[in-house]
Amino acid sequence: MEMTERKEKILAAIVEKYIQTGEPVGSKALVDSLGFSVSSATIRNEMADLIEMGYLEQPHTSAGRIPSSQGYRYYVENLMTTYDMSPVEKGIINSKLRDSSTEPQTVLEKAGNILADMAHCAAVTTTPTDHEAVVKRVELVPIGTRTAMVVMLTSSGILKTKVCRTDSEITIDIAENFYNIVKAYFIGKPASELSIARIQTLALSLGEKALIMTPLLVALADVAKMTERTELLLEGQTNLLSHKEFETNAFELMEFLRRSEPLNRIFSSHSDTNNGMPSVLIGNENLFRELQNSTMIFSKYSIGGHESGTLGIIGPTRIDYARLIPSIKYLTDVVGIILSDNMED
Amino acid sequence: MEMTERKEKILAAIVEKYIQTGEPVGSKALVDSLGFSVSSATIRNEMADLIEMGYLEQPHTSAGRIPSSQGYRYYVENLMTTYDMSPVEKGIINSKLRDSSTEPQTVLEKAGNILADMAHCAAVTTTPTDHEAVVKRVELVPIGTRTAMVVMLTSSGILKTKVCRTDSEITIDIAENFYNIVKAYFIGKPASELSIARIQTLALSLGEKALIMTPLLVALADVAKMTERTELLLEGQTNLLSHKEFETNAFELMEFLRRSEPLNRIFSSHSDTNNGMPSVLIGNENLFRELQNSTMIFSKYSIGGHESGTLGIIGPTRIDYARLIPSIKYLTDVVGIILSDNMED
DNA sequence: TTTTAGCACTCTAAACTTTCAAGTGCTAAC
DNA sequence: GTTAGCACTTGAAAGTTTAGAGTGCTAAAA
Repeated sequence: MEMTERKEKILAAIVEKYIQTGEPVGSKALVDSLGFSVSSATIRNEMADLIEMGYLEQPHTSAGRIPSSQGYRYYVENLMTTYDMSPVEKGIINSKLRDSSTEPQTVLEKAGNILADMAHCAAVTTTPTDHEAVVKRVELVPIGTRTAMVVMLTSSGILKTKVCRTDSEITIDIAENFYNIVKAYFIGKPASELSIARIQTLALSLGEKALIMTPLLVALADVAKMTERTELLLEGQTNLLSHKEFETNAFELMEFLRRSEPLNRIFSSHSDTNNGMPSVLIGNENLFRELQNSTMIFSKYSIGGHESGTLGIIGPTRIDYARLIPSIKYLTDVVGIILSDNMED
Repeated sequence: MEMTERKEKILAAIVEKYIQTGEPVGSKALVDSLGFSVSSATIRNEMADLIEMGYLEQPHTSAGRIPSSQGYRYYVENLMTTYDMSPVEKGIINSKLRDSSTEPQTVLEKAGNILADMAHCAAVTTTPTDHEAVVKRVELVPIGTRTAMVVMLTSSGILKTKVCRTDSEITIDIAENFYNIVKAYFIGKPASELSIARIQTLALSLGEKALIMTPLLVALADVAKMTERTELLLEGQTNLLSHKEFETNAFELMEFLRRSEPLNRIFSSHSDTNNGMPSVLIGNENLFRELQNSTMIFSKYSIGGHESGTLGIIGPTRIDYARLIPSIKYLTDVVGIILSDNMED
């Protein structure tokens, strides 16, 4: 069976009506509320075809139809007319994001909040990572006589700190020694080279200084690892409770979202596949059981031209695709720009 | 009507049984499972008295009895025999908390997680604050030619950083100027003196240098504010979903917990009232409507002898008081010790 | 060939009824 | 003061009824 223009119109109308009301859509209602010039019986025949084609589902024989995952997919790819945010809305969002601290964490948290509010969904963001990043700068800041803070900046603008405590005083001599080691072995190299194993072999060659240097180098390795790790920020989880499709399994879904590896896995397997447009995973297109009746929409933001992190939402499949897809696109763009600005030296 | 020993025994038995099963407790069940040497009719008479005295409630005439808030209160204060954690459990918790980073945030997050798991409730912790703290040390760490990180350490061991960007190069001269201002006006003073207003008046006296110094001083004010602000960390929120008493209003409760001021208000109005023992607020003893069918148990941890922050749980009134009150006490003590260790110079 | 009116049929949600068991309160005897 | 006994209350669970929405099919109309 092939798609006709009329079938498309009907499918689009059903998807939009269902997204709006949350109730299965009947043939009569379609004829009434939309300007179809055919009778309900005709619509019914077409709907029967659309079911056969896999685009619609019927909760039970005497109910209206709802879109299947495939139906939403067809709608998103072929039928939907997207709604951009108004310039006013864009302006509000822009200033909200810019007036906060320029810390990536803070910007992302705010962006997540905006998204969650806008979509009445959970929003998830990941902190920037760049696997090609190298160590750009390291500082040792004295805090007390035996306490110091190690600061590391990477070429992709990520800045991390860690406090470290030693058993004896950190003299200028020790600090110089530390800087020499850093300069000789780590500046300009990827942070991943700063492993604990590497530190251990290095410590062996330090002789009597090893004892006091070790805590500093361990802290250095820790902070290096921190620059590499992607953190996952979750906002608006409670919004999920207000959707009746999650009435029974809200708990399961929320627990799933807490575990960050699955989400990271999803995000990294969808890098840059859509030439900059958000990725959309609808219902059973999701591979994880816990997400089978959810939709994820997410997009990557770029810092200095490199894809660095992700920003998206998780909600029911019945979600306002036409409005949210462009919004997410806009937000990732803005976040990318803000974080890139940030990086300039 | 006055309390008798037998009434106390019955009340205690009802509270414990109800905490255990979650079902209203009937007179027959009490006689059967506990070794009472009287008949169910007698128990019924006593239970009727306990209702009149306000310690029990009856969901409906044909059901058993459940404790009222007042009943739980009497139990907690007069009847309960507390269960300390075993040395093994204590050891496990201790090492879990110590092996993590010594950052207060991390320790508290971990403690919150442990508590939430242990109680199957939401756990809430607040970061340390000390209103008598003064600025102990300030550093300006170069990050780029026009970027620097302001680091502030307070006398109570709180360390905060903030990145700041200027329009022109941060020369050694500028840095020296910055340190001079800090030393002259702020070291040894409370962080609260570092307000934006103060910075503005100060900037006026700087003449031509004001332009480049201002961003640095603003960042300094920001970081000062950060050392003062109490942050609230929430863990195990999703646990609340698994309690049937929150079936209908889990959303409301979770939204309430996100707003941090009410919680802060509660915590600060219960400072050190119990000479070091956890505070317990049961059901309608809570002033906020959203908490009327919840219980909060929380306790203060001390850093260097000063009460600094709070650590507690929020759950249904039907909660294992006998086990959780000592556990919370233990956790706050350990957290206090770890964070105090941390502070030593 | 496509569309439509008509109608019997299906199914669910909501309202109502029935049944069952748990538990009570009261009375009269111990 | 305590207890056995019993009628009574109540809600949860299971079953029944009803109303309404919506369908699928057929046969006639376009």
